[in-house]
Amino acid sequence: MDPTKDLSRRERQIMQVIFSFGEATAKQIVEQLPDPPSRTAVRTLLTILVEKGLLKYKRVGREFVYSPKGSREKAKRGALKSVLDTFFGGSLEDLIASHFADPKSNIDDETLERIAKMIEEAREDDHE
Amino acid sequence: MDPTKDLSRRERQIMQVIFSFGEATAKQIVEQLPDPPSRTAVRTLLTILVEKGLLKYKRVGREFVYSPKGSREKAKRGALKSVLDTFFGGSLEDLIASHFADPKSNIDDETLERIAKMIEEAREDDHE
DNA sequence: AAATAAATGCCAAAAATTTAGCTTTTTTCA
DNA sequence: TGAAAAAAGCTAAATTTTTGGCATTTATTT
Repeated sequence: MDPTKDLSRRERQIMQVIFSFGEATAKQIVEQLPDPPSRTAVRTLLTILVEKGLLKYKRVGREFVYSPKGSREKAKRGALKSVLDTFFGGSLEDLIASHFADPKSNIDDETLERIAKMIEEAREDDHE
Repeated sequence: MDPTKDLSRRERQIMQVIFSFGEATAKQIVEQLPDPPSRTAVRTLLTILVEKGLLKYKRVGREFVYSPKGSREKAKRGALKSVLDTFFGGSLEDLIASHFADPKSNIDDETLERIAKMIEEAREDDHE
């Protein structure tokens, strides 16, 4: 199941917070949500997301700490693919171009160099 | 307002179809939606999205053709930023790495070359 | 030009989501 | 160790979302 598809608004918002934080408590999530509802309300959603198999939790002290259940890599790829398909016709090239065209992007030189190196390696792999 | 945030599930699904198609009629959207509801149901959502200022429409023959209201560039950047922030800590480098690591990615050599060229140009710009 | 087909407009019911109150349990600390 | 604090468990109500029916309008076709 695609973790970002088919979720309700609040479910999605909560998943985003948890993906972004790696893990989070109900309290932390309340602090991050727009138009924050009560902690109890968030807890209900968290329970639902656990039932749906998207989150797991561990008890730490007296509270529950929630984290994504599936592999992080898989989640990342899924999210990336979704944006690629919806907004960039599946083209990574277009995506990168869009990012460079953004005046707010401002990538430093070392990063550009490392990206260049990655691409060089990908090209070499391709030649095998 | 972020066009993908704060939308209900169906609203989001519809926006995705329209972003992906560029423009679409109610009928086309019904065909693309998972668990497709009636055309009338979709039309209600389309009207809501127009009221919210996210879509515009033009009449073509006897039907309405809907398209995103804001600039496409802006929408693309917004969507990209959101994925970058949520899943890649804001790092384009990580995003690209994730894509290359995906066995299903399979980018052809010409594309890699064009991407390499883009990066080269970005680096030159950076040196000014 | 009339009949037919296919779209929209309006609206209210059904379903899902979202919310929080109250009780119980667990931890803290005086 | 017992009172206070803070979390979870349970449940029901409020709100939002989603749905489609029926009437109306617009286009097509014969």
